Amino acid sequence: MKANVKDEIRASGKRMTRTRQAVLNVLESTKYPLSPAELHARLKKQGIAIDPVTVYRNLNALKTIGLVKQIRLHQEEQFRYEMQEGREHHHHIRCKSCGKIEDLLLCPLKKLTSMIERETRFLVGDHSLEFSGWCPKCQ
Amino acid sequence: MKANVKDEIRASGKRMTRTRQAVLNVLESTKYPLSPAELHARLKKQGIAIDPVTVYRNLNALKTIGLVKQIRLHQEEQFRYEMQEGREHHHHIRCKSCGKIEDLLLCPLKKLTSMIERETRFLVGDHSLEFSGWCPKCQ
DNA sequence: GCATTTTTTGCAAATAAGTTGCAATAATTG
DNA sequence: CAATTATTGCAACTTATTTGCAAAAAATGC
Repeated sequence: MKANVKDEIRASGKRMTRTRQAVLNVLESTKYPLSPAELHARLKKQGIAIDPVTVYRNLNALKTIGLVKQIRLHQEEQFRYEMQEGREHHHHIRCKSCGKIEDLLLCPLKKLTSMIERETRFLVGDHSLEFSGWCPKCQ
Repeated sequence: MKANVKDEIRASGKRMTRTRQAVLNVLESTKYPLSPAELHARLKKQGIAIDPVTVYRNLNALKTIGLVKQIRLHQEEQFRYEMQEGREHHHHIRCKSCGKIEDLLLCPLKKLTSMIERETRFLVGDHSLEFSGWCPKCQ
C-alpha cells in the first residue's frame, strides 16, 4: 500500500483501520472492479471476518474521498468498486456468459465530447462506455 | 400504435390487453427511457390504475419479445425501458443535476469493435455508452 | 501512557427495486 | 358460449444497500 493512500484518508478526517486497510489491499490487488459481496468473500477467505455492512461503509467512505470509483456494469444489479488512485481513465468489457470482466485502456471518446456538447447543449462531465460479448473461453 | 406491434405480441403467444396497450402507448409517446415507477405514475395520471407489479410484468414480457429495450443508466438504481421497435441504435446523455435524459443518435464505436476483439480476444456482442453532464437549464 | 473525543464497527432493522405464488379475471379459440 | 390459457392484483419474498444505536477502536492532548 502506498504511503500517500493513508495520508489521503487521514487528510479527509477519516482513520486507517485494519479493516479499511484490508479492503484497500483487496481492491489494489484485483485487476477488475469488485462487488461488495465479492470483496467480502475475499476478505473472509483471508480469514478477515468483517460485517458486510462494514464493507459497504468502507467503500462509500473511500468513494467519497475519491480513492475508489463506483461503477455499475449495464445489466448487473450491484455496484462494483475499483481503485481510482493512480489509474488511467479506462472502460470495461464483460463476458455475457461467465461474467468475466477486463479493463480496456483505450478510449476513443475525447474528441466526441465537444461534438456532443454542440449538439445537445449539455456540458459533458463524464462518460461511461462498456462492451459486452463472449470471452475466449465462452466463445 | 402500429398494427404489427399487436401482431408481434400475438405471434409470441402473448395477448394484447388494455393494460399492455396502455403501457405501450406511454412508451411510444415518450422520448426517453422510463423507469417502471415513472411509467406507473403516467398511467395513473391518465386514470389507468394498474398494479405496479403488472407494470414490471408487462415490461419484462415486452423485453422478452424484443419490442422494448431494458437499459440501466450508470449511477441510477433502477432499470429504464424504451421502445426498441423501429428505433435506431443510439445512446443517452443524462444531466447530473436534474436527471434529464436525452437520446444521442451518433455512435462512433462501430469501427472500434474489431480493434477491441483483436486486443481482448473477446467476441464483442454489444456496447453501452453514456454521457453525463449538465443540461442547459442546470449549467 | 492515560483520559477524552471522534470515528468505526457489528448487529438488527429499514428501504428500494424487482420477483414470485396463487386465486380471480380477462382474452382467445373452437 | 364454453373451455383453455394468459394476465392481473394482492401479499409475501428476495437482493442490494442504508440507517440507528451502542460498543469498540483510533487519534489527540496532556
